[in-house]
Amino acid sequence: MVYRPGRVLSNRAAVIGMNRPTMEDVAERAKVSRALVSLVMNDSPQVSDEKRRSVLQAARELGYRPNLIARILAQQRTHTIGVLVDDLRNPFFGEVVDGIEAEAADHGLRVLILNGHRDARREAEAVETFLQLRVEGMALVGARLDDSDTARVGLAGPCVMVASGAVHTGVDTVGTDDRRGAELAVEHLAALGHTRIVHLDGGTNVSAGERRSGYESGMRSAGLGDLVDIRPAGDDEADALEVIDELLADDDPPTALFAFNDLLAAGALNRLADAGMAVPGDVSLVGFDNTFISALRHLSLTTVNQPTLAMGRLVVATLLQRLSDGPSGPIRHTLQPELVVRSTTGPPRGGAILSPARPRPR
Amino acid sequence: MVYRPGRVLSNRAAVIGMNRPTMEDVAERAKVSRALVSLVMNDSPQVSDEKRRSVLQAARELGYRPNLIARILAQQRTHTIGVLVDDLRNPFFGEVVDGIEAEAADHGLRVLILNGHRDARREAEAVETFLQLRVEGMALVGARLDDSDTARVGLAGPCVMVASGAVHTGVDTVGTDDRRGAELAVEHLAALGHTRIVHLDGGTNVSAGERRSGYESGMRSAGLGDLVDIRPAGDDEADALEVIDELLADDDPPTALFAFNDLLAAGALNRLADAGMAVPGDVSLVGFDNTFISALRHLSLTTVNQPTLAMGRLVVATLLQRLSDGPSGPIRHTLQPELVVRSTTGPPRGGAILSPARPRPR
DNA sequence: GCATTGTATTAGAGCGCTCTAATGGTTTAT
DNA sequence: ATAAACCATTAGAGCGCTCTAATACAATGC
Repeated sequence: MVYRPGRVLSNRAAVIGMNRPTMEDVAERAKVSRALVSLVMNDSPQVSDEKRRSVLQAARELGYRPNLIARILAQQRTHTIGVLVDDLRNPFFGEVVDGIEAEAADHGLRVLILNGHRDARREAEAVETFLQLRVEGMALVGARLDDSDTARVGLAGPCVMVASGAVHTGVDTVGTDDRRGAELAVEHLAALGHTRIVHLDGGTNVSAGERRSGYESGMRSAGLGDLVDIRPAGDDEADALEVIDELLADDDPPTALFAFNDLLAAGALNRLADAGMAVPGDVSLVGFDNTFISALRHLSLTTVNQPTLAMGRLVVATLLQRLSDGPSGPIRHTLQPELVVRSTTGPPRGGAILSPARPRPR
Repeated sequence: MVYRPGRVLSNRAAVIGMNRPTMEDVAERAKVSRALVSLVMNDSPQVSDEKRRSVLQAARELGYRPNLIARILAQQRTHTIGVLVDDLRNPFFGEVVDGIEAEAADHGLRVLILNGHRDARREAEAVETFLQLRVEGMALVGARLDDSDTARVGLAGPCVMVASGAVHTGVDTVGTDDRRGAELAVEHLAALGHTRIVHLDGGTNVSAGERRSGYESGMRSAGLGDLVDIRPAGDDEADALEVIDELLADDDPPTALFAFNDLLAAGALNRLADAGMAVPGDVSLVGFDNTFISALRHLSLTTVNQPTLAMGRLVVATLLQRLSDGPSGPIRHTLQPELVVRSTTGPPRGGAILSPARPRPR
């Protein structure tokens, strides 16, 4: 039960947990074989009550704790899936992970989480760690791997990526229809009468491409194709600062902003407030993800909802399907987004809801 | 490189990564011994360039990837610390974990994260998993374990808890002085002239006790001991709803609230807004943690800052110290909190800053 | 009585790696 | 020339567990 002072820091077999009583020790104390101890530890029904009791007692007395590492090596199964999270500070990812863990628990799978820190290199390392740990499947939640890394992962084993649209064929995907979500946002703004709608682009984030092209197609459908205006921003609050400043300095500043995600939108809201701009009076703003942040009354951000919990569960379901079906064409699950209209969107100054202005060529 | 269709789902040796080329395979192909391959994989300097090259090539050709599980079992070292996070959706924890990972990386340690889901039972399970995985140390970030679980963990090996104040002597702690933080909040409100200051209590959260007693001592120091009023709430946004309703229905509603954390404060802000209460006009509000949420201009929540990054790094440093020193008296690191005054606090209606009202006995 | 079935237990190989000690080969010192 | 020292390489035990096949023993059938 207690870790042993003297041995700490000895070169080998030093640290916590290693160098503890083993099955052998328990077997010896209970005067049975190691195999029997193993059976007891695995709740085998074919053990007599008497032996079971004495084994359990011996285990308790010694403070025995099974060594998962040894067990995994012996049974060649980890019963574990690895979840790579792009950014632990973005609540959106936390919600997806909640879904993943719920479904994993239902199937007796352990979930190990590694943090990607919004950095492609570190994410590639994390993936490598999962692979070396022999997880049975991997979920990439928001990972921004480049194509070659993605390909490597896909080849290495079951891997589900949270993403939508065109992704490397080697990995399965579960995602919200980002393109459609972006279209919903633009349609909403266009219907309110906005024409000068700028997209704050998500940069290297996996979902950035789809949302960008959804924005573009939304603009075109609204007859605003000539006004497409995409500004590189990012996916974090801090990433909004520069772009907003730049936009406000514009000769013809936008009347509406469609931000890559809620965090970026929140950052934009901050900066707009600093600049004394009224939202939605002077400028309307739409986010993406419908995190709890957007629901805060004082932000009350219009945003696009993603069914995070369902996505998380579906990720694991997909992983399991892949595990049982073996390699084949990529599986693609696309869930539907929903526009959540709150208080950061309204008609443009002077614009009317019922008579949307015709696109002014710049 | 590719996982093998035929074997997937076979009972044994089935899944991703297991059943892959081993060191033996590489050795055979490179026509050297397994031991030599091991040396190459570990960058040993005592390998001739020629052999090294041929081993690396063989490994590449086979798509060899070292099996971390086997390696760990053999060297009896995991080089891994386990981090138990109470709630992945609370950005505060994400920030602490960032600090932990930064320091861990500096010392060549892997960080494995498990999610506690704000549930004592699940957290105890997670701890057990870490122990069975033989992590070299554990960091409990916000874990709400009961005393007996905490004791078990402490006995099992190096364990640092993010917490302050009286904690089981078996575990080391790193934390912000929660009590002092709470006092700062109360002092600030009292100085503004508030007397009817209610504390929204954090429930089972580890830090709840200290913040509660800090509130109490703060009230007493301000001569407001008779007005101490603690309401059970929680640590999540949603936990604020009921309490706020209850408080607003009070004959003598408070003019100031000190919430357990920012999330709870944000929830309170929501509910107050719903009820048409002005903040800080009708009621002042202070949070805790200084998460990025509190900094959003539209909330602009007065709160108590915790040096999250420093805490995270210190957690790992403490773990390493414990690892090298062996068991001894508990290590306690307490960092200083700071009050961050923003826009949710102001003088009470009719109250003056310069002449704080005398405490009215209820 | 002995073969048969069934149940509880155990021996022992094996999982993929690391690490110590031994080996063989070359160079240097004497 | 022989011993000593050094270097690259390898044999083989061991990490703590699981799992198959073998074994012991009791109960059953004829």
